[in-house]
Amino acid sequence: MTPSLSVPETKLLDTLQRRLDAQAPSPTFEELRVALRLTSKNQVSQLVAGLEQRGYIARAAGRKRTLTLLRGSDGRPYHLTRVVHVPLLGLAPASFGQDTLDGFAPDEYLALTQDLVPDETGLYALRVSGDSLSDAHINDGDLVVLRQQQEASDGDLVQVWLRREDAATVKRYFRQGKIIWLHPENRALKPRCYPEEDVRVQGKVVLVLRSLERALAA
Amino acid sequence: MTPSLSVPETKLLDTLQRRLDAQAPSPTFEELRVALRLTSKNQVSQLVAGLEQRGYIARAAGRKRTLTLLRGSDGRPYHLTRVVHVPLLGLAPASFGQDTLDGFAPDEYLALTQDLVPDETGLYALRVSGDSLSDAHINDGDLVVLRQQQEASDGDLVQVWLRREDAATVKRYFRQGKIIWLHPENRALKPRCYPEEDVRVQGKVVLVLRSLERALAA
DNA sequence: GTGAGATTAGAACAAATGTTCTAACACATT
DNA sequence: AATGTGTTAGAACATTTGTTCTAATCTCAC
Repeated sequence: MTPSLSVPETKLLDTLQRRLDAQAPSPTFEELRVALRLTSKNQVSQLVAGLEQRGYIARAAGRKRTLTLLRGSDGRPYHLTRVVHVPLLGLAPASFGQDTLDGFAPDEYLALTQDLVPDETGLYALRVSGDSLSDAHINDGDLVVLRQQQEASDGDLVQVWLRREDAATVKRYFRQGKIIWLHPENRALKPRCYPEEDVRVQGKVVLVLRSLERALAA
Repeated sequence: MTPSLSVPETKLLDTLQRRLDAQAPSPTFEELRVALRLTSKNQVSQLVAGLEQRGYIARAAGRKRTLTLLRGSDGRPYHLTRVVHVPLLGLAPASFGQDTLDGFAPDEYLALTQDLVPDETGLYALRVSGDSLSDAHINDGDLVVLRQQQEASDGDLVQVWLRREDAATVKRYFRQGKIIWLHPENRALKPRCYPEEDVRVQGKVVLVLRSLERALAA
């Protein structure tokens, strides 16, 4: 709380932030009146006008229930973000045995934000099982978020569909002419090569998430 | 798109989801009418009623502009999340040279979600610099999110304030009686021990984030 | 072709919600 | 004590927003 904010102002800003953080409707003046335990909407109106004038909040003119936060009660800018729902499709590196990602209907989504994945197109998540990615510093239990794509560059960590094995896997990708080398990220396992027509790139790892408190999306 | 949804229904649901994901005000019927290129709010009203009846959307009775999404146009449940703003306080393991986290005013926040950090109390983030945590599979450039706390258990990865060195650091914590052992997570570096009164636990690592696409919160 | 039901359209209406107005009260200054 | 300013309170008012009503048009089955 900065010294220039009164208690009701602080409470108003906190109430608004809670609503916004919760993806809930912006409060009306009446709802704020109740939350701040005031006895007249007029006081809310005045608080709102003052805070708007000082750049803490904004509203869309001529539109009801559109209060938004510009600056929190601590005085710091509040930046709106975009929530990104990423489908959790299964396990990596293996066990996710689909040859195509289209039309797959996951039951589970992981809510991320634009800060983590600025580009939200074509994302999906896999839970890492085992230690085959440990040399990439990706652990058992981690979540990896991938972007669907069909091309890869050398050194990219990708999910590929292996046609002959009828299986998908996650490995580091290297191309030598018409040969694709797939390196497991574990020294104990061997790189293997495949003719390019036997390897279909499905997605590229773009984000790694590890909780040390509890399983993510469990 | 599921086969039981009409084109206007799909567009309505998508419009609503975009608003919710963006932490923007729920649309009015008139705004939906414009977005769906209809000529009468009555059609919106009917779409809304139908979708509400089928469990795709909900609204707060007797409250304007409160449409919310229960199920997306793909038919999958849409779960609201909570956005969690985590202050980015500096670098880890070292360089963040404060003996206390209170009153620190960061310029930068990272927006996460409740899915990643179910408990949002006392969180802050540090950017990892260097390879001193590499044995913990935490890389240079990763972000670590910590929870402020003053106690730690053996094996916890914690930020501590070292009184004699007038410095903070992030290491793995082990206690032997009145001696605290702090293990860097890099085989090349040595564990060091400190009398307990010289070590103040400031926070514990709860989440590790690594983007392979671009720097997070840059 | 005819009739019934659904869809579309727009106006009228009702209710939610923000704004303005009036008045009382509290506090500081002269 | 009187005056001026700010705060509080609630009613009246204005505007936004959802609901209902009416009518025309379209679609489909018989």
